[in-house]
This record gives sequence, structure tokens and C-alpha cells, in this order.
Amino acid sequence: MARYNAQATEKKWQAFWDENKVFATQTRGNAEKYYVLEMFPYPSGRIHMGHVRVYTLGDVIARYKRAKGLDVLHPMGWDAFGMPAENAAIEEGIPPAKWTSDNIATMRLQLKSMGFSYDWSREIATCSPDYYRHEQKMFLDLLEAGLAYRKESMVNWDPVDNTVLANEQVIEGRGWRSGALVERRLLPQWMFRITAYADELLEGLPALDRWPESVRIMQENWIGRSEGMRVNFSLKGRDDHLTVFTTRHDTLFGASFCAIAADHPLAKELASDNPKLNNFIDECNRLGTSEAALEKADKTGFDTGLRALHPFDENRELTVFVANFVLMNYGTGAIFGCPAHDQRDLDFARKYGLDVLPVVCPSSQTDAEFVIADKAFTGNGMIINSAFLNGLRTEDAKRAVAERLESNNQGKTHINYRLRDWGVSRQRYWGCPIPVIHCQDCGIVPVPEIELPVLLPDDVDFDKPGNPLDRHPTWKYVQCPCCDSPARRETDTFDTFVDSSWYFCRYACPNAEMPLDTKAVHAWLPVDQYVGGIEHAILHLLYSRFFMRAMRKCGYVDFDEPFTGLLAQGMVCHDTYRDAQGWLYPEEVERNQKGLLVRRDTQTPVIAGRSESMSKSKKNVVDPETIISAYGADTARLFMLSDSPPERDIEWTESGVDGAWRFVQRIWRMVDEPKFPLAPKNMPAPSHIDGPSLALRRTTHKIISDVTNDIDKFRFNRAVARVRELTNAIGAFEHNDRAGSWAVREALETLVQLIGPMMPHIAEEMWHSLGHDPSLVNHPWPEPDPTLIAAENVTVAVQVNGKLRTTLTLGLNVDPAVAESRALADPTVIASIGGRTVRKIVVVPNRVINVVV
RNA sequence: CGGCGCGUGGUGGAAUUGGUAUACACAACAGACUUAAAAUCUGUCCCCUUUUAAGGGUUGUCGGUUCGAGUCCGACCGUGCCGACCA
Repeated sequence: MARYNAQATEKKWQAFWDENKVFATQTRGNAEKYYVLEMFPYPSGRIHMGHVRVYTLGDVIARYKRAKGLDVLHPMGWDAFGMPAENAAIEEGIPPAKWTSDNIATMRLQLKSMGFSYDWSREIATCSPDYYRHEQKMFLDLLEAGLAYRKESMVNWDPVDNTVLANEQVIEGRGWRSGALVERRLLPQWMFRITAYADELLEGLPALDRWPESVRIMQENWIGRSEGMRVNFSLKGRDDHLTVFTTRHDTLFGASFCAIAADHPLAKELASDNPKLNNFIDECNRLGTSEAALEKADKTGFDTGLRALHPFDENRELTVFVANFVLMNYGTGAIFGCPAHDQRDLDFARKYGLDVLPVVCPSSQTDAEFVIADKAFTGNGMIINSAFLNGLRTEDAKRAVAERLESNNQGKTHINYRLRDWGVSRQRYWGCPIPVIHCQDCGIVPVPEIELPVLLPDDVDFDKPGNPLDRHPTWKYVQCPCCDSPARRETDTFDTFVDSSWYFCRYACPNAEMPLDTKAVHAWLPVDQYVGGIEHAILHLLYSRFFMRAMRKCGYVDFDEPFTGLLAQGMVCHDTYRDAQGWLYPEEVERNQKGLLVRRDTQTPVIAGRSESMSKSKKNVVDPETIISAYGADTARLFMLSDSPPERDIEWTESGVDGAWRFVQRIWRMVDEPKFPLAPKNMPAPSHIDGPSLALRRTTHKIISDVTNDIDKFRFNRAVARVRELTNAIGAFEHNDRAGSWAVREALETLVQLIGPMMPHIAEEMWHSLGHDPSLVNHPWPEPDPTLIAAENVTVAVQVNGKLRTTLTLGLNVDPAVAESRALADPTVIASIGGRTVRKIVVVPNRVINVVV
């Protein structure tokens, strides 16, 4: 009896798959296509458990769809530009290109050792000129299409990474990567006009019905469409006016002040001869960057001395404040304050003693009893105290106000979005160079297409902070392509989210001379199933949806949505351990004889913290490689699939891995040393099968049906449970006769096929042991026999007044009247009825009979 | 503060989507095999009454709809994630 040797067997089959190009993408023409893609990794050095999970999920889908006879595209590549490579250069003196390609080489080997079914011939790395030259060409197209532009704009500046961050890369006022407090700076930036597609991106969401609801809601909120009005307030003693954005123009008569943002142009103008106002603005800007402080910050304002006139009543003068709670980057950077119906305005009004005039009365109260204390009423209702609006409901009042303001040229209905244009400039070296040239005479000149790619120079130094491209002695000095006079290259590079906004298209045509081969892209795209972390719910997924539309406008494709299905998998968690010295790795901790957690080396006590997602900072990580070398890839893959549904977090436990390992051994023994000889392979079914053998056949086919269903719905944990049931059924089977040995072979072969996508190496080995030629990968998925699934008898629950009293075995689809009389004849049921009158009998066929008395 | 999600045994979780709650595993306990250990196999394993048989209760709490609720509705409690002054 030989123990299953996972390491040798896995290597053997990986080599077989490789040599025979088993996973080469097929295009058979008559088969349906299926594109399954997992988010490509950043080559940080080594794979971690998060990678193992997401790529296992994707691989099960890919192998399953392949077995189902579909043409599957399942590629892998590298999100290879980005700051860690530069940090390595700064800290260890390794050039970013070398650091990155070394990491890719390591991680590629690690992924191969997991046995994933990638078509490696389509591998791409975003840092390769073969990739980024096409990105540069696409940028030129976007530029021409008016979707890329340059703008002097206030940016989020990360003082640690010395770079600009997009709004969504700022989390609680800190850089998403460095964690440094973000400053505001005015810099010329390259922007992508994502706002041009705000409505389209919003309207496309409901059709993405195979996306998680939560992701769609997050994107919806991020786009932040709101219907309202721009309203002009005349300014006393000035010719110009103040434009505010509001969604509650029905409350216009409740206005008691106006407020503008600290960086509103009007505020800046007024501050030029008002030092106190200037001071106040400075204070706001300082606060404006630190969101944590802002949370508790009081609403403060500064009276500019200006007075705005109410649009419907020139005699009403409203003080114009600069206020710290008004944001320049939303709406017009100016508001009118209606304290009775907006909590912020109410807080502000109470602080500065301003009027609070209720103008909307909730339907539950009369206007006489309705008062505003410390809570604003923000709901809809009946308009009061509002001249010509009195008696109207909120919606009608909005319409009436809009009509009157528009006819007086005092306002315009307006749809406002929270979404901002996407700033793509990064002042970094390790990114795709932006292919433009700055000429004193000609301005911004695109690099001519024949000169692409603009290559990154190799000879850069990382001794000083800032952008090495900018400091390079020669790289940026070029001649203007238009006038030949001396000019300078753009030294900004792209945000790496640009790289990942189209890579999924390039997989369809990795060697095309053009950025995209439209025919190939249309053959494979959209991605049928995308798998990745929920952390990309907004950034990557929204950018990709935008880029798809931009590529459509540039004529590359004729569809809008890159990913029609999305599976957002949960994180891999592990217990945390620490002692007085700090966090400890799991392998540094053990249980002593008393069962207490202690350090392995010193035997001193260890505190067990709660389970959290694996992270290097908390040291609660398990290196996949140690698991693979101890148990093999199949065990790791099985563990990732069992127990928890994919979208939920999974708890990595040593005992769970042991359990998975035991299962691998167990199924191996079933073919390596069967309890009795199996029927020869390919033998036709015996003409007569009954008793336990028939029962085993029924189980086998029921489980084919269940597992197929479960994998279709990505309920892999249930699929694993069903497979274990089949294993238990085979293990318990004792019927050593002709029919029995045939049924066992059928069950075993089914078992092997069902675990194929989950544990491909052992499945391949068992398939071979059962006498079949490789590769199982190309063997069709088993089909359940419907006549075996349909049971002839069903167990039906019998309830009296909703309480379970007994169960009956009835024929399938038996006449309800028969079921009824069988139930009423049952002694337990008679006893439960206890002589009471039967009022009603509910019969749910094949499920339940409920006697109501 | 808002949005979204979750709450089922000691643990991870299952429940045909309103129809027999606790599938499948992990852990624990007992036993078999063994000189011993590992491995393997068998059994017990939500709670209460009772030796068993049998009965009663149970899906965070309270209420509602229904012949019937883990599942639907309302309120509350707890918890997690995300967004946060979005006018």
C-alpha cells in the first residue's frame, strides 16, 4: 500500500499538460465561447493565499466549462508597473525592470505548481514595451477623440510617494498606499473624460445582472447622479451673481443664508483685500485635507460682507458666508442654506443665530403644530410659508420653481454628478510614458505614431526624491515633431489603473500589431466571468467600463461592457498571535502540554487575537509554498473550495487543511486498493441491477446532477459536500457481485470526473489508474441519467397544524387524494388529531401534507 | 450619520428559495486495530425530560402575514464592510 505522493504526481501531470499543450486556447467554431478571467496579480515577489483562493475559483470554472465542451479562454498576466518596483530600487538598488521580471519568474513557477489551466502562450506583462506601446497608441486616439485632456487642477499630493493620487486613492485623507496625509497642490494633469460617460455608466448597471448587487450600488453611489437646479442669486452692489446647485428648490423660500467653499473663486477674490477672510480660508484648507478632524469639526463660517438677493423676493437679503462644510468639487461650490430642511444648514444657523423658517410640513402633522427643534425635516411634504408654492407637494413645488426660475433666466434644471474626471498623470518612473511632447511654439504635440513606443530609459537613478524621468540628463530633451525646435518630453507616466483598463482585451490578441485585433476581441469578449477582490468594486471596474466605451468611440470595438459576470471572492483570514514583543507568525506559536498558546522558542505565553485577513503587518500569513510542499496543490485547492461559499471570507486552519489532505488520501486508496475488483472499463451495464447496486447508481447520478448545479451557481462548498457524500456512499458499499462491481466503477469514474476541476492532479492520476488514457481535461463532463434521478418513492412529511408528526413513504407524484387518505389513516396522525374536526388539508405534492384541525 | 451585508450546534457551514432545520466537514469524546504511536475504521455529538422507547423545545430578541417562516414584513439588539458634510 503506497501513500499518495502528491509532489511527484503533481509535477508529473503539470509536465504532461505543458508538453501536450493541453490548455492551449481552442477555437472550434461550432462550440460556444467562454472567457473566464481572474484579476491579474501585481508581481510583488511571491504568491499569497489570496492568490491561491481567487485563482483556484477561476480554475474550477475554466476546467468545468472546458469539460462541458465550451471553447475556453483562460489567460494570465502581470500588472507589472507600479511603485513597489521603484521602492525596491530605492531601498535595495535593484533596477525596477529586473526586480519585476525576477518576481514574475518566481510567481509564474508558483502558479504553475498550483496546476492552473492557463494558456501561458497568451501571457502579458504591462511593463513590456510590447504591451505599453499599444497603450500609448490608444492614448493618442483618446486625445484625438477629446477623451483625454490636460488641465491645471488641484490634486491630491502624496508627500511620501511624491506623487499625485486620484480621489478614490485617497482614503480618509491619506494615500491608499503610503498612508501619508495628503496635501493639495495645483499641477497640470492629464485627465480622462470619464464624466462624459457618467450617465451611460450608470444606466449600464442594471443590465449587469450577474454582478453582485453591492458592487452595482457602490458604483451607483460613486457616480452620484442627482437631479436639481442651478439657481442664480443676484449679489447686492455687484453685476455678477452667485450660482448655487440644489436638489431642493422647493425649499427656496426657507433660505436664510448662502455659503461658498473656501476655494471658490469669489472667496479668493474677496480675500485679496481682507486678511481676516484670508486667514479663515487658510484654516479651512488645512482642515480640508484631514478628514478625520473634519468629522468632529464644527461647522464654521465667515461673513464675507456680501449680500445675496432672494430670487423671488428682492427685499430678502441673505448673508454670503465662506463655510468650511461647502465643497468646491461638488456642484458649483456654493449653496443656499435652508436650515429647517437640511441638518448641516440647521447646525450652522443655530450657531450663527440665523432664521429657521419651516417651508415643508410632513403629512403626519399640521403646519400649526410643526416646529423645528434640533432636527431638520428632510422628507417630502406640503409646502407652507412659500407664497405661490403654498399647498403644493414637494414634487409639484419643484416643478413650479423650475418653471418660474427658467422663464426669468434665474436658473436652469441641472443634473449633477459626484463622479470627477480621472486624473491619470503620475510623477513616477515605473509606468507607461505618456506619449506627448511639449513645444514652446506648438504647445502639446502628440508623439508621431511611427515613433512609438516612447521607451522608458534604463539608466535612471533613484538617489533623490521625485520623478527620475524628470531628472534624467537627456531623455526628455527632444525636437518638436512639428517645428523641429528644441522641446521636452512629457515626464509623467500613467496611473497603473490605465494598464489594467484594457488588458482583458489584449489577451484575445496578444501578438497583434495593432493595439486590438477587433475580430479576435469580438470573438472572445466580453469576459463571461471575472473573478477578483471586492476591493476593486469601484476603481478598476469603473475605469474598465469607461475605457471600454472610450475604445468603442475610437473604433476598436462595438460593445460597452467588459465583464458580464463578476464574482467577488472573500478574503483569506487567520488567527493573529502576539506577545509583548509584537505580532508572531503562526509557525512561531504552538500549544504546550497544558494546551496553552506559547512561543515555540521561549515557551512564553502568547495572546491569541481575533481572526483577520492575512496580512504581512500582522504576520498572520501562511506561505502557500509551504502548504504545497507539505500537502500538494490539490489539498490547498480543495481547502479553498470547501466549507465557505466563495464570496464569504474563509478561515485558514491547520485542521481544515489536514481534513482536506485526509480526503485526498482516502479517494486515492479507493482506486489504489479497492475493496473488491472493479468491473472492466467500458463494460456495458449489466442488464439487471437492483438493490444496493441500484441505490448506488441512483446516488451517483443524483450527485452528478447536484454537483453540476452547484458549480453552475459557483456554490463550490456544496459541490465539495456532495462529492464527499458520493465518497461515503462508495466507502459504505459492500455488494461484491457483477452488478455491484459495475456500479462501483461507475461511481468511482464519476467521482474522478467531478473532482477534476477541483483537484486536477489526483483526478488525472486516478483516471489513469482506472485504465483511461490522459487527459481527463478533455473528457466530457458526466451527464446524469434522468431515469435514475427520478426516485420512485418519496418521503413526505405529515404535519398536524404545522407541526411535524410523522413521515410517509409515497409513490412519486401520487394523487393528492391518495396522499390525503394515507395520512389520515396513519395512527400517529389520528392520535395527534385527537378526535378534533379536520378543517382543511394542504397537500404539497412530494413534500408535505398538513392537516389543519 | 448614511448605505450594504450578516446573525443557524463547540467551529466552518447546508437547507430544493415559503414545505421533514442542522446536509457535508472541523473539533471533541468513546471504541476497534497496534508492543506502542501514527494512519485507518466504527460509534456518539443542538438543548431539555426519561435508562431506552418516546415526547417537548430550538435558527439574535419581540411582534406580524401564512395551513406552514431560518427563509417574507415591521421594530429592536449585536456585528462586519464600505462611504462619509454630495447641498
